Parts: sequence; C-alpha cells; structure tokens
Amino acid sequence: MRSTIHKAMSDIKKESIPPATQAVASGGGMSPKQKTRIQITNEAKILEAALGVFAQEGFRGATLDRIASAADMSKPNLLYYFKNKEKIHIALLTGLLDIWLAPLSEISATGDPMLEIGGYIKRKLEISREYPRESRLFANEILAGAPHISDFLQTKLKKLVDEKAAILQRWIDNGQLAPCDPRHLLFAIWSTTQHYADFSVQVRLVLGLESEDNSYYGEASQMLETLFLGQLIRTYHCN
Amino acid sequence: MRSTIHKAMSDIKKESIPPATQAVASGGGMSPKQKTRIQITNEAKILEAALGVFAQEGFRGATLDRIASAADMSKPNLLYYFKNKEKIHIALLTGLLDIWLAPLSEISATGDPMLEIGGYIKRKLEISREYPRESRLFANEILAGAPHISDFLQTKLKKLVDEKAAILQRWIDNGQLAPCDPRHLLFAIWSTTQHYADFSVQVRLVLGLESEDNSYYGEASQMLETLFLGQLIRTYHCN
DNA sequence: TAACATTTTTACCGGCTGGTCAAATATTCA
DNA sequence: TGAATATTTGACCAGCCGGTAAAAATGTTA
Repeated sequence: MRSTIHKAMSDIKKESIPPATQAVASGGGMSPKQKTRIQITNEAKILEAALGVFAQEGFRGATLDRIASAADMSKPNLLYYFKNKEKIHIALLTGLLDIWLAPLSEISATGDPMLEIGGYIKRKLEISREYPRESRLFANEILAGAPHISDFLQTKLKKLVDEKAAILQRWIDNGQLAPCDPRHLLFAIWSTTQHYADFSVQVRLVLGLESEDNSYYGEASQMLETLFLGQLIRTYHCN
Repeated sequence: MRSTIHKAMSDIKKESIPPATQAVASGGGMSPKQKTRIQITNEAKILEAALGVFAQEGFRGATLDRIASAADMSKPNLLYYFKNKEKIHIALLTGLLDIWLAPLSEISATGDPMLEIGGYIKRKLEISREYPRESRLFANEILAGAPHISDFLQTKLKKLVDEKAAILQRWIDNGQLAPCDPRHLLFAIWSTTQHYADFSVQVRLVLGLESEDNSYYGEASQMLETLFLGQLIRTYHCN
C-alpha cells in the first residue's frame, strides 16, 4: 500500500508519523533503519527542490543537476538519498496522492447535498491554492500519459469516484440535485479548481496580475459557488 | 491533414519575407522561395510528429531524435527543414493560437446569451476532441511558465478576454445572466472543456474506458450544458 | 543530357545527463 | 577518546542531446 518512499513525504507535509521502514539509502540491507536527523532534513530538502523542478519541466525535462542545485547539494550527494531520478518522482507522487484523495473522501452520504458539494469545492480550491506545485506535478504526470500512477487511477481513484458518484446519483434520484452524470460533475469540479493552480500563469497574465499575486482566488471561489451551487442544486426544476 | 499550422511556417525556411514573388536571383540578396513539393510534405510530416512528442513530453522533455524517428526521418534531415528544436515548437504554438482564439472571437454581443455561451462551450469542446494533442501542447507550455507565449497571453488573449467579458457583463447587468465575474466564467469554460483533452488518460481510466475510446464526449457535452446553461442563464432569480 | 538546385546521408562534436565509485570528511556513541 | 558509522566530495563514464559540415544522392530544368 504505501511505498517505502512515501514516508519521506510526511516530512514535507509535516505530519510526523513515527519513522519505520525505510531502505532507500546505503547500498545493502533490507533491514529497516531509523532515520538520522540529517537524513530527514536532506530528504525533505531534496523533495522540496524536486517538486518545483518536476512541476515546471515534467519528468523527462527535469534534470538531477537542476534539482541538486535547487537543493543546494551536489548531485552525488543527492543520489545518496534517492537511488535515482525516478525514485524522487515516485516519492513526490505517492505523497501527493493522499492529499489528492482526501477532499473527495470527505463527501458524506448523509450530509446536505449543497453543503457537501460546496465543501468539496472549497477544499479542492484550497488545495489548489496551498499546493499549486503538487497540482502541476500531477498535471504533468497525466499529460505524460500517467506512466507512474495509472494503477492508482484505475483502482483507488476509480473506486472512490464510483462510490461517491453513487451518492450523488442518490441525491439526483431524490430530486436534490440536477440530473447529470455524477462522474462528469466531479470532473468539472476537478478541472475548474485545479485550473487555478495549473494555469495560474495564464490566469494572472489575462487578469493583469503580478507574478506572485494570488488575489484571484476570492473571485474564483465566488464564481465556482455560483456555477455549481447557484443553480445546480435543487433549483433545476425552475426551467 | 490535421493541423492548420502551416501558416506559422513563414519564418521557418530561411528568412522568407512575404511570399508570392518569384525573384530573379540577385547576388547576395535573400530571395523569397517557393516551397517545393517535398518541402511541403516533409515540413508537415515533422510538425505532425513533433506535435505528439511535445504534447506528451513538454519542450525540454522532447528530443529531436524522438521527433525525427516519429517522422521517419534522420535528425540532420529534420534539421534541414527546421533550424532548431525551438523553431519547431514555435511553429506548432503559432499555428495553435489561431485555433485557440477562434471560438471566443465568435461570441457576439447581439446574440442571445444562452445561445452564445452554449455555442462557445460546444465549439471549445469540439476543439478539445478534434485537437487533443494541440491542447496538451498548450497545457505543457503553460505549465512550463509560458516561456514562448506569455506575450500572446498578455496582449492578444487578454484583449479579447476583456472585450468578451464586457459583453458578458452587459448581459449580467441586463439580468440575462447570473451575476458572476465574467472572466472567471470564461476560465471555467476553458478548464472544463480542455480537461477532456489534457486529462483524457485520467478520464478514461476512471470511467473504465479503453485507450482510444472517445465516447465520453457525449456525456461531457450534456454535463457542461447542464452546468453552464441549466441554471446559470436567466434563472438565477429562482433562489 | 548536362548543369544546377534540392534533399539526404554519413561522420562527427562538445556539452549535458543519469549515474558510479572510492576516497575524504563529519558525526555518533561506547 | 577512538572506532564505527553516516555523509559529502571529486573524478569519472558511457550514452544522449542539440547541432554542424560536407559529401553523396536525388530531383529539376534548360
């Protein structure tokens, strides 16, 4: 279930799970090793640096030299912590997938459709703002054909989507939600929210904002609320 | 013949200034050259091949070797037609931008809001289905920070968006459209429609479809119609 | 067909890329 | 402290990468 490397991500996301299995470094043994203080900080430094590079350049476009330099570290030193380029990439992706799934998981069958969907959109948009690089990393992976996460997509994600789509369908059948394909409703929520991270350059340039200006998220939130909740919920019979 | 990109090739072969004139050879001067039959077919072959590679790997991730091999051509031969890698990329992008702008241009201030917006969504979705590789090429360019098209984004695109947003705003003021930020409404349309091209791998895996199965576009179209037209237009006062 | 222009191929280059290795250095802990 | 261990470094490598040069092959046309 969890890749060994996944642990490394927990450092970056500052949840501290007690260290346990890890056999990344040092050539030989499969024996689980306790992580050193230095190991912890350096792995975090590497992942932090790699996240930016992978997110911008994609897997093939990113280079170890660039990551190492961004991590302020020599390349061989970097490779002392991660056996190869792919291991870094997988570590990042694995750590990301939990963040990705969480908001959808929280949708509850027993809640009010308006609040549940509204909350989901809010959470997704929040993640878009908080983790734009992770979002772009994910986008790059999909654009490249999802070579590392196709299994995740067709098992874990598909299962969760089917599950939540069933809930939405029940709401539709109850007349609490406008009739539509629930899975495509989820796609629409994904795309609109992630757009603000993945296409932030375009958004800013079109809106005439500066490079680090995130002020559009307020308008975005309002727009999405209008779009998805304004009418989609319960008022479809107006027509 | 898929792409309408050929027009971007004006600056490819040497410096061909406005074409059409068949010049008598003059010593030293750069004379505009008529394109050979072979030139035309090979440039098309290269662009066709490069489109797939750039769309999947991004600019840095794509290699001339791979493009050449996809075009069934030796690398030096490829470089006989395009001076370097960037020229190919720019040729593709340039050709793409017209496709990209066209649907938005067609929105008319004098039309019915429902029909205009509905038509725009349909056209965008159509382009997503017809030109998925172009869409991914564009997405890759944005993810990389729009190094080649930031000027386009902040001039031509921004201008067009401002113009069309003004139209939408007038509809809002007239009570024909739910109050919302018009520019963000456009973003929502862009993201939802392009999602089906850019994230098609994910869409297919989650829906359980085969690799080349495009059947989800029907459901997508219906979903977007429900989402954007079902209530956004004119019925916002139901609340 | 011969002269000319276009296209293709072969051979190559310097720098980058992912990655290895062993030696040198720093850290930990009995 | 000093031995054991963990970390860092520099030197290196084979293959890939974008790109060049020039000859060879092919096509065009007078």
